[in-house]
Amino acid sequence: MNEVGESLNFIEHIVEEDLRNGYTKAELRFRFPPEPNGYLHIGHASSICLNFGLGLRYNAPVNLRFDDTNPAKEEQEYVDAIKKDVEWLGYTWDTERYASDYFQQLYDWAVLLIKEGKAYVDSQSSEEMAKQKGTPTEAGIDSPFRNRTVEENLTLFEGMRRGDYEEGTHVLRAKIDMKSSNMLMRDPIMYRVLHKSHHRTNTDWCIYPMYDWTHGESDYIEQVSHSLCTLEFAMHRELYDWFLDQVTDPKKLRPKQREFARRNLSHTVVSKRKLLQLVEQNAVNGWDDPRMPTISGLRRRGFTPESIKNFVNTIGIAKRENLIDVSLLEFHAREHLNKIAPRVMGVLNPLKLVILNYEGEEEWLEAENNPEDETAGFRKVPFSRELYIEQEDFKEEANRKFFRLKLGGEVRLKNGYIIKAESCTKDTEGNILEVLCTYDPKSKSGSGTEESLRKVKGTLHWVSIKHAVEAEVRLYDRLFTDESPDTHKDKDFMEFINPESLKVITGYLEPSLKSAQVGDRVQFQRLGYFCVDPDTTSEKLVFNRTVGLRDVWAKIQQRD
RNA sequence: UGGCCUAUGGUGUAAUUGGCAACACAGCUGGUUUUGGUCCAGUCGUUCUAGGUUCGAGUCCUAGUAGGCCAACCA
Repeated sequence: MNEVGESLNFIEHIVEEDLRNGYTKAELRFRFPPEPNGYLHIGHASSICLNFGLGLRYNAPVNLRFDDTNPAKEEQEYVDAIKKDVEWLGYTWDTERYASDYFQQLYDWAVLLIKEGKAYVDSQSSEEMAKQKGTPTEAGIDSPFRNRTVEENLTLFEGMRRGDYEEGTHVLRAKIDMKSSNMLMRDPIMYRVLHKSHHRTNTDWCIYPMYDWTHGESDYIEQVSHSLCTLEFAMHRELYDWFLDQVTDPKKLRPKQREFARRNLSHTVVSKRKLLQLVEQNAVNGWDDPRMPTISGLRRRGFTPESIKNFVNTIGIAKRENLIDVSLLEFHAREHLNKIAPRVMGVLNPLKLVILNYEGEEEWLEAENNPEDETAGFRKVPFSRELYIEQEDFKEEANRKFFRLKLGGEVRLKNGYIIKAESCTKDTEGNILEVLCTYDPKSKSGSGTEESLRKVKGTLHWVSIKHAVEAEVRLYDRLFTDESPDTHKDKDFMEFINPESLKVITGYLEPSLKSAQVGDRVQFQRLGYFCVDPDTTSEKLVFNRTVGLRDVWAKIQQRD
């Protein structure tokens, strides 16, 4: 960790305290328990890093456990995607588990509870039961079926399991306390009838256990020491403990549930349900759309696992409400990409520039691949009489703050020569068509001549027109215009979708990029970090902009 | 007319468990630079309120205020 002296988050403090109070290190065990009903997002990354980070810290095993108790929503596709994402982040689970592995054990325990008079079959509609449940401020009332005999309950539950009953006719309920101030303790449902095929158990079962009944018992079966979940489960802890009380052997380790606040990221939503809605309503092009805050979306966007983990570690873990600015995530992307991304030149908004006094056909200039990495080496880039520069890099007239090219002014072409703008041509509407300039042949970069050492304020990137490689470039902006789109009581989050979150343009790139492979990450100098999208084919290169460079000039312009 | 949780700079998280409120990001100034990038230096600014305990309170107690969560055969 850090040399200065590490600071622990509150979960780590709890573990340290448990270690002082009798837990042995060998007893420590954690789990990451996703439901396979959607793709993992940046919020899950926090949970993954927390649990697997604890595993690394204490050299303790961490299970990957799929919480697959609801066959109506869960699919193998999601299981595969989740495993891929966890692996991509760089973590290794001890064993791969499924709550469905425990269906028989759970059933046996449920029978035990019935025999002890602690569970009963209720045969009312969900509406009737909801009515009896009361409200947070009013006690509930007992179900008319609450006092069925053990034999009757056993017979009915066995029938439920056999498939004798239709969905919605019977449920198994824990007999706890309809007057509890905790709504979850008012005889919660343990099993419901569901005649649906399960992605792993197929049609073996037609009753499925509910989350509360399943989760703590699964932790107990796996001997998980610390079961960490988000704050909305805090009220479930009492029930988690109640269910555990019914089955635990005091000689075995008893799991402990603790809750932390989920991380909210600005300008997006971090909820599987809402992300699914974006996918289903085609607001984005799938779960791995680079605008999505999913792990797969961030991967496709060009984020590195390191940048995500660094982000997660700096935002930490706590119990209070939070809204983390997405710019912090972008900072970590830049920080890592700055070290590893080769520099290349590409022009996204081309303006033709002609060097009037350039006599040669072409020449190949030496260019440094990465000034942050001495081992990155050099490459050659072609230079010729006609180049593209960015439209924003030329103005006929501009004040002293503008370091770029203006008529009569000089700039250096990166890795090339110092040029001077002499004139420009325009169409009938006044749009600039091309810039005509002259160059100083003695000013070639790296030549060591007096002229080459001259300081000019501006340096522009460029690309030789006849050598340029065309590519589709996808520029992304925030998916939502509001920093917290799903917290408005009077407005749906879909109303805040940014209509300009994706802009597709054609870029003109230096020819070395012809051989770029899917997933390659580069810095287009002075523009940002880009990566090669999987849509790339042998005929067409496709780049995603991961994140732009920090842009002081944009800020200066904004102020004016 | 309930229960549970939370409150530290603009944002996020710390504070050796009662002992000088710190780190990162963002902002602002300046320096270096063949990327208006990177890097370097400097700077701004914080314990929700009111009482109490204490030599000493961000930390403990009481009350208040504000925010979040709790009534799916979802997880």
